[in-house]
Amino acid sequence: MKIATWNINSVRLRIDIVKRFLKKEAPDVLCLQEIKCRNDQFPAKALKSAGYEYQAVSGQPGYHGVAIVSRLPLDKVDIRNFCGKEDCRHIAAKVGAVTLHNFYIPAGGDIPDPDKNEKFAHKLEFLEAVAAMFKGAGTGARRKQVLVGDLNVAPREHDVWSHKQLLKVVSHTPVEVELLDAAIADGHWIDVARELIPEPERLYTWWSYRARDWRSSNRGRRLDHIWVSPALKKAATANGPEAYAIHTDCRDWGKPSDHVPVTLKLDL
DNA sequence: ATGGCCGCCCTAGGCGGA
Repeated sequence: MKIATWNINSVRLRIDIVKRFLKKEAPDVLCLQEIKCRNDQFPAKALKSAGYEYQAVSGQPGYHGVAIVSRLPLDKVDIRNFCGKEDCRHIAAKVGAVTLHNFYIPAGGDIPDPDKNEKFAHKLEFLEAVAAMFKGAGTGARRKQVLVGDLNVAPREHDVWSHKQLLKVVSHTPVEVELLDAAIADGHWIDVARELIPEPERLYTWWSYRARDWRSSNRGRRLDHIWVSPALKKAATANGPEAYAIHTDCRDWGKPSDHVPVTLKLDL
């Protein structure tokens, strides 16, 4: 089973490059974040005619929003709210034997201080809630679970273009990294990218729109993640690093998202 | 040198992104 995750930054605006990606990479399942539309505005027909007949969408006007589209049937669609907000940041579904959680974690604003910036406080609270959700009963047993999405944290030194310069920049601050690591540890998750491609190799999935030339300046961050439960570790890693891919070429496709898609082949 | 940008929405500047 091939799984893809992509923060698309408006699925309506970018439906053509979504179709191009699906044709090129042919994932079985695609998890989208920041669809930025209501459920009734989601390009369901276009995706269906591209072969992705099964769809689960949690959208709202303008902001955030997540979706799962699949060539295989989706079962047990589950939409959860976090931090007392109905802001469309999670959707889960079962694909075959695999339960797939798709997250869009809050970006957190500019100031990395929860007392001065309520967006940052929200982000920290959200990360704690994700850890709590999977603690113990979650991935500890034999359950085949995958967690993907734009987690808005680049945890490792080589997940950012400059560890030193980003230590006080939201997405790479120690407090966020600690909470993300706690979520991984509590849920017994495996961060597949780093399992297959250890540091010091640099891995980025996002490049700012503000760079004149994103490729030459290459000030990226690894914000998009694929985690698997222990029951899927072998399926994710048995075929080596080729199973995992960051599709950097998509950053240059017409009117690109600032995130690129990431894929993982599970050998089930 | 992080900001030189982007997309959304009660179409225009404010908000959110990261």
